[in-house]
Amino acid sequence: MEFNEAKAQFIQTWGKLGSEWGINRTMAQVHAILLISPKAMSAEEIMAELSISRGNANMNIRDLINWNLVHKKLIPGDRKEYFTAEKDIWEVARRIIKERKKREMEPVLKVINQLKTIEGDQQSAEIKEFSSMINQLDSFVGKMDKSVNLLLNENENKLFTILFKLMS
Amino acid sequence: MEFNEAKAQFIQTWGKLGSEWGINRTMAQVHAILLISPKAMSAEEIMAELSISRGNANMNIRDLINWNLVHKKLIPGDRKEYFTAEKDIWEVARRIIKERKKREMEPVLKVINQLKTIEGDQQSAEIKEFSSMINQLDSFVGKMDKSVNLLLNENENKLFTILFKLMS
DNA sequence: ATAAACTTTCAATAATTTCTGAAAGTTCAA
DNA sequence: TTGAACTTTCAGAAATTATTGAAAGTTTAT
Repeated sequence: MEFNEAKAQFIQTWGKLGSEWGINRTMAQVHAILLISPKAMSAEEIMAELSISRGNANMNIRDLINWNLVHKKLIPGDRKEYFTAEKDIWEVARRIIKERKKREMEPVLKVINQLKTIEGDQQSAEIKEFSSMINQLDSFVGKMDKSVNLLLNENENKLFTILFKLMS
Repeated sequence: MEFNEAKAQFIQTWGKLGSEWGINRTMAQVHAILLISPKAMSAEEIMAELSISRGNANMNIRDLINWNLVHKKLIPGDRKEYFTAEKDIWEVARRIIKERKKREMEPVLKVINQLKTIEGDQQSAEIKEFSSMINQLDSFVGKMDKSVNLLLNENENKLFTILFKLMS
């Protein structure tokens, strides 16, 4: 396969995967080109590569920076901003997990905790079923939370090590 | 908190979580009401509960059945179809992981494999960077694939057991 | 065969999300 | 200061995704 074709397909696939996981397709595509770029890229270059507008490029780069996947690189003597992506794929995965945990898991945990005590006839089938599901979820999400914490904790990579062994 | 308020908030939260993860909000909400319903529910009841149309209810129930999260239950002497959700939350998680792996991970694996061999000057910075990223991804996705297989394989719950211990 | 009871489909519409591009904002060298 | 070079914002437009509801399809009892 020719390089340009491979590159296009990589960007396309990464974008599709992103959108399937609730991430803006363009944001994922910007991430893709930065992942495979040997140089830091300017907004201009990203706009040209993906045929997107300045506003769109700016917003998606900003989001990637907020996700801690991309950072600005200033080149001395140049007023333009350049951008590079974290290249270690395990680190990329860890940052995505960390961000999604913060944005999504924590709010859900809070709601579940609120829903653990509800008023009403505790013998009614509806309330019994509801409570049972909330308790299951509470336990489940709590365990997930612990696992993810282990995975994310840089000083404690026990889970990581074990996973590696398992995946040998 | 009163039961109806708690129920509404649960449906709302589950729907939001779904949409953040690329799943149709309504599909997630239908799933939510079935998760907490002590009885199998008819399409009519689901429509009423969520104030959605017949067509919408039908399509989302169909999707949930395709995800293997909901199944039809026929009540003898009644022509209507009733629906119930899998209630074990670990089983729910396993089915979602299985389905997403099939739909998303497998196509990505296929693309990555295609991209492993590209033509052109293997010394160029662009091609070196591209190949390096593809190789990292290949290794990463391969390991993920193995982990997920372990997790999903009902006769081999080694990972499961270890995770449980870790999460004690 | 018929018709009532129920389910599915899908074209049109609505809702949501994303994108554009020009204007406003910022920074910096001279 | 000024203005050139660059970045950010955001209202309107475009694209995408989800929903409706009526018609078509199916099943079953008689």
